[in-house]
Amino acid sequence: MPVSLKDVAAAAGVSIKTVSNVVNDYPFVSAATRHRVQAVVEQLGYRPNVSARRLRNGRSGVIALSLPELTPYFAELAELVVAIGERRGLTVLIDQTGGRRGHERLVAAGIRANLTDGTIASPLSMTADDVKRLGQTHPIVLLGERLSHVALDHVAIDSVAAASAAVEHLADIGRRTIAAIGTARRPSGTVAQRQRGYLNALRRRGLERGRALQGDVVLFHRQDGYDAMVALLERRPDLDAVFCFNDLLALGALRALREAGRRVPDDVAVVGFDDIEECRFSAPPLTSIRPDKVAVAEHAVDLLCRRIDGTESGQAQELLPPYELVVRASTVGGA
Amino acid sequence: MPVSLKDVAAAAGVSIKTVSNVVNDYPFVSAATRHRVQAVVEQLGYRPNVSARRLRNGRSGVIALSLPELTPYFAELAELVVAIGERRGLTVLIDQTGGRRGHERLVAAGIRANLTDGTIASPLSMTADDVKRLGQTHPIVLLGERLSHVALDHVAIDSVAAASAAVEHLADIGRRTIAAIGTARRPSGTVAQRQRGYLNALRRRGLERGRALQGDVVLFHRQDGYDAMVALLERRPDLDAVFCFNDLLALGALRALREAGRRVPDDVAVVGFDDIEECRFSAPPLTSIRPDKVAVAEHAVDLLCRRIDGTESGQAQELLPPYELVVRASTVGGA
DNA sequence: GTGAAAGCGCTAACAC
DNA sequence: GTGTTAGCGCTTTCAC
Repeated sequence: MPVSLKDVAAAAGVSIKTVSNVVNDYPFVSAATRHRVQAVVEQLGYRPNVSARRLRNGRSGVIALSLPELTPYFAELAELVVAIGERRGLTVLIDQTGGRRGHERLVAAGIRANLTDGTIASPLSMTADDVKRLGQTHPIVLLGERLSHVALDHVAIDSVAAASAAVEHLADIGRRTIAAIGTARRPSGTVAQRQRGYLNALRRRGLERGRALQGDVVLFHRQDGYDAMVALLERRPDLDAVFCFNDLLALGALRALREAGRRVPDDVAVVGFDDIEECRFSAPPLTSIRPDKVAVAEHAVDLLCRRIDGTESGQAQELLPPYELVVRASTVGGA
Repeated sequence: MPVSLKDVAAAAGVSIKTVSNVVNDYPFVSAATRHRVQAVVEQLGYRPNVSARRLRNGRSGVIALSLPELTPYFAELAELVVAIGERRGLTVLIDQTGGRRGHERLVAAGIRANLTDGTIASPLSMTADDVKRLGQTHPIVLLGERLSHVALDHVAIDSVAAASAAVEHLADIGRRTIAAIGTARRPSGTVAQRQRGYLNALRRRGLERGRALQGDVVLFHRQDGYDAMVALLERRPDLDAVFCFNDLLALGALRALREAGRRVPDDVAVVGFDDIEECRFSAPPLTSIRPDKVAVAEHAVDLLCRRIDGTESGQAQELLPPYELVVRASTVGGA
């Protein structure tokens, strides 16, 4: 049923090679032949077989974007990566790993590695070993702070500085008892960096630091933020600000504050992280750290392309796109 | 660099065929040979080449989930499809089409068709012709109401009935002037069905129907819901309820109502559609139609698998998973 | 039980 | 400019 080069060649009365040349925009083909072949290609609805092409020359024109989940931040990023990839003639397929280590490893290593030309991955649950081994034979660009010590290209904003900026904003507007949501007992990766930034800022400003002000979570979802906020209010009813390690946590916290009858920002100011679209529609709109997502996506695609086409083969690169603090009504009154 | 069957065969001192048999769990291999080969496979880190496998026997074990965008509803659905696919040994790759017709068609037809074994698609911008042609050679299951007339398997909830149920709920709680957000001048697909359900319910209840109560939108995003709500309030300040064709529109509408100083649900009751997670965290929490997403995902994967393995080759099937109305504070006071 | 050889659709050399 | 051929890694007859 599917039509191959051979079919086109037969129908057009030329050789397979000629059809291949036309399809691949090879320059040295006479205009007449080119047109005739193109007509047949069109008519028969020929589509090149990507598997065969890749088997033959090791390129499929497809890259994978491997994400633990399709939460808003990743969804927004994915949209950009897809668009940017497309501009470079690449098809971006999203692999939603669900953070399962086994799956992530196996899939990334196996399926992906020889179906795609490279992978942009946010490795929630891959180990350094997994990634390193895979990176030997398959171009990989890492997203985010996890595994930043592995010798592979990666793109991430400076989470320590960004977290500090968020907390300093809270201090600037006069808050003294600033809690955090998203911490962990044994922090690593992103959590460790944001936690460090949070603590650094408190220290610099001479504000209280302590476990009592830290709301530990397991996941970064709305419900976790809600639960953590409820617990914090119980423990420290005197808190007057919360810095949440991502927006979903903050949105959950907002609901908990609303239900507890605390006014935001009058009683408690809230800052999130990621600046997802939802921030502009919450009640109140959420102040947040906005990573330059376009830059993240562009850098990631760029680095990957360079590795794929061999333009770059030197040391692993680390790119730090900028971020900014977007101030909304969850920290400064008004609309 | 990548290790092939041949390498394993050489290292294990057996033929290629034997390695292939072991890898594919072919039963008639002596235990001794099997163990030896497995050890070498492990040691060399052999991964079967999916491209070659697919080229050879037409199967890759990969299916595509083609979605116009990764909005919350699709993201939640994707998560389920990935999980269900995995349980059946399938890798699900998400193709974010951005609703671009050209892209969607080309990609779905070209790349996907011979990289994957089948496609589950929510065809926002594919034409009936595109889909039909593709469906000739490549198993496809359609999601949602668009293109429901095309002779391909599809899965969608009964949007007409669901929309009616939402509106009747509003009537039941005493609302008389019920607007809609998400309508279109020339409705088709999902919009047409929900619009019909909305109007049917109004007619049955003897309530006002008219263009003045219809908030047209272009997209189904928060901002569109916000804009439409602002316009509706301007036009019909007397409205006491709004049925939004999806939750994002409703969340935008909630913000517009908040800014306009209208209390929800006291002044205006709001109902959404899809029951995304965000509904439970908005202010107030949003009453919504909850499609049985698990059933949608399961049916879609199931239908696709049947087409792929040829278990089913008869007429196109239409499956209508159930839905329910989830009542929250945006329609009935309290928490 | 295991090996040898052919071929899936494509492209890169090389001939014509 | 265009045709011929070999082979990417795999599975699948068919011998052994």
